[in-house]
Amino acid sequence: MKIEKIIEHKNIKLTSARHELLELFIEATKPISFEDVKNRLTMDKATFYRNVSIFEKEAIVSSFESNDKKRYFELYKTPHAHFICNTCNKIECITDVNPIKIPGYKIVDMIFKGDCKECNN
Amino acid sequence: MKIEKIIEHKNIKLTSARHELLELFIEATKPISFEDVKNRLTMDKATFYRNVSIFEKEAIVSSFESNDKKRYFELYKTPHAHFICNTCNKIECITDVNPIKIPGYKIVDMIFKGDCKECNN
DNA sequence: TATTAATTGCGACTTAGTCGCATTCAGTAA
DNA sequence: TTACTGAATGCGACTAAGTCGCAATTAATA
Repeated sequence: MKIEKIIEHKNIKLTSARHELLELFIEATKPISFEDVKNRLTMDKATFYRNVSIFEKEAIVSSFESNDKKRYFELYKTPHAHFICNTCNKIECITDVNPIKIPGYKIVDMIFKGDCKECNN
Repeated sequence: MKIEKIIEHKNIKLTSARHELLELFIEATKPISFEDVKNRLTMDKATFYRNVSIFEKEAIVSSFESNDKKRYFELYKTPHAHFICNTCNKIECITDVNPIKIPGYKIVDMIFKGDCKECNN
């Protein structure tokens, strides 16, 4: 996936901070938090949060809150669910679940919580 | 629902703080956060969090994290799902949805996010 | 290359939640 | 009813995620 392609037609500058961030998001196989980012990049907290907030407004990333009081971000792809393990806090993307429908409501995200394969013993 | 009944056989003292808390939980029709509690009771933050943590360990309450970075607690009843509105942050209990099954995983909670009836326009 | 609005990094701040400690209290036993 | 004791409370200090204002820097355009 090309970074220039992602930014294209979105009304934002491609700064080096954004480039680094998008690289990370593209490589990532799971949603990532600021903690994950700061372990791999030198980037100010405020810069991270301002950018992911802009990315979210531009529908480049989506986010959700996990068990650990942290916000997790990932590239906005086709809608899919997430599983969060109550024991080890691991997050997994779940793609093979049918979307739930509730009349009158618009559901855009589903989060399942419980115990993952490893912790379910 | 009797408070004494809830505490029965659980290895905890029935203090006045716990009594007040349980009254609130019994009356509540939705999950509540510490902010809700402190608007109605005079109770120290630490006391609240320590008690709900114990309640959770004793399977008296269950909890989840919402969009607003706050933890919400409710009496542990039969498992049910929650809907969180991305626009107005309202939380609703959803009881009429079939539990999702994923092989190998034990799912104990489901959270749906999106727009509620009022905000879905 | 010069210009300028947008972006960055920094520090100060806010707020949810945790922890240690001295005081108080619920439950038991006399 | 009272005395005892381990558990619970309230307080203050702390941690960590996330926000905000501001001065310095930088990407994109002309």
